[in-house]
Amino acid sequence: MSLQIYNSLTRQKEEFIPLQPGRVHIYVCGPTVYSHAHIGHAKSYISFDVVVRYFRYLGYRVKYVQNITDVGHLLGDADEGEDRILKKAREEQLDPMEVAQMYTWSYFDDMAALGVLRPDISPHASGHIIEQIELVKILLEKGYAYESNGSVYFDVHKFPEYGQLSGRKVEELEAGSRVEVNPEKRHPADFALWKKAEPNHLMKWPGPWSVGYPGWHIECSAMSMKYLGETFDIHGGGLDNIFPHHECEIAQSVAATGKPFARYWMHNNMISLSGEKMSKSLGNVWNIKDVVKNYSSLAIRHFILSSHYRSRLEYSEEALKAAEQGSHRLLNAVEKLQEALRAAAEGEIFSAPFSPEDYRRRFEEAMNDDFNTARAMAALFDLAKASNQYLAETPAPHKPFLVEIEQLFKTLGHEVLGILPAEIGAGAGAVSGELVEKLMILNLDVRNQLRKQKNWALADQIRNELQKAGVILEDRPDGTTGWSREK
RNA sequence: GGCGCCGUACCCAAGUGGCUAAGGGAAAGGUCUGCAAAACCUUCAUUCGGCGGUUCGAAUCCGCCCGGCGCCUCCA
Repeated sequence: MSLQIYNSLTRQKEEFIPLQPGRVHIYVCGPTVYSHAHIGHAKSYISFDVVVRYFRYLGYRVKYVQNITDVGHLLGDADEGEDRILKKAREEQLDPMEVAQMYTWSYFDDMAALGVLRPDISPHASGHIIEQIELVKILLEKGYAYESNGSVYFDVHKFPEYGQLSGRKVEELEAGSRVEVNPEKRHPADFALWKKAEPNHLMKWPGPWSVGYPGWHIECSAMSMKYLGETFDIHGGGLDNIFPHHECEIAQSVAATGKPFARYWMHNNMISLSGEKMSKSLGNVWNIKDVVKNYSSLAIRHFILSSHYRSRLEYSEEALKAAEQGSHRLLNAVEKLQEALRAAAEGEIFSAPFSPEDYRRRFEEAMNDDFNTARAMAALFDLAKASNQYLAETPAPHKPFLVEIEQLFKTLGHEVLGILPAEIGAGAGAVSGELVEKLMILNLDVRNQLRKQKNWALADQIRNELQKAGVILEDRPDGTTGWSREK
């Protein structure tokens, strides 16, 4: 089956056909850098991280752009001219750019800690003021926008398709009581492309209409088209950005170029806490920096990928713990595999008890179905079980067979999902160092002599002390002892 | 008020017309074992919020009801 993607624009799954054969151009809305990223951001960016990884696995050459919003969004269309970064700057007595920069680094750190691969381009809104102004100029020239008292607004009535993505009608929006009346606008649903700065506004740039700053939506149009072309393959982001952000992006971009904008729109669902959306305004937020203190990055990815990206995911300590345990199960399976591999022989006569390729097929089928990572992971767990079973009942396992399985874990588990580390098997010399390896052999040798003398007290003391140092011992039925580092 | 989503075992979570309702965690019993850990085996939803309907057949489609949530303002 070919890759199917649920397109928010058409509200159905569609076969993915790239604009240019073999290439994928993808843009994902990045964070507004005014505070630390939370676990909800992790869901979004890990989801798209896996989307990009899977495209690469399929052999596509991917160009992945994710913006950094460091200009700040308006608090409201008819607000006092204070954006969220500026607000934070006031609160923390910092230059607005210091705030943005500080949280940009923080965001990059958090993503690295979660094993999220870097986008190919991370453009800053503040570094693309010129491009944004140029885009506004075009919209004015084409008659889609109008200037009013130094600000520029997009006229939604000039763009009949407005509302297509979010399923909204302009009349309904205008009838809605939540749209504040702004005397500068012709219609309540019009949105700002350029805002004239109030005297107390610190983040501002000289523009053709006033000293001001760009509207919220224009940056994504300007930067995505600059780096990916006027029409590109995929635009992603959180469900909560469909309206107004993505709706406005489409309007601006299509109006300016006369061409289709993004061809597939992908939206990830939210993380909830006690049934409610996790968001800063509700104050029910778990920062990534705090979650990482208690759970491994593999477990966090495991937790997030165990549900579909378009499903809402309920955050709880219990769920994170379950993910941590599940993560250990996979790691243990691969460790056992690698240990067996070191002792395995090539062998000549061999009939495979199962076909590893079957599991790859299942994995791909799941991923091809709109990136169903939950089902893909089930295939990996089943592979782990099959592998464990084989090793448990086979005294002299067949080396090429084990290599094949190991390769599968590495490709699917590590490279695509990122739920297994690059180097598995902490007990292996590669990770621990030659000296440690030798000391452990000595240690276990002494302990096994104690065990033969039935000196359980001393043998257990060694095991306990090693555990305190983060080394787990495992006495096998055959009398040998294995060891690994605590996960 | 408008648009939309969800309700699957003790917990998390796949599945959206038809073989035995994935997978993980927890729990119970067993094998192994000096003990521990890991692994393996077994058990764990005749049932998918409720009630009707369509169909040879529905967790999956339709209707109503109950419960929860998202967007409509910044939000991943």
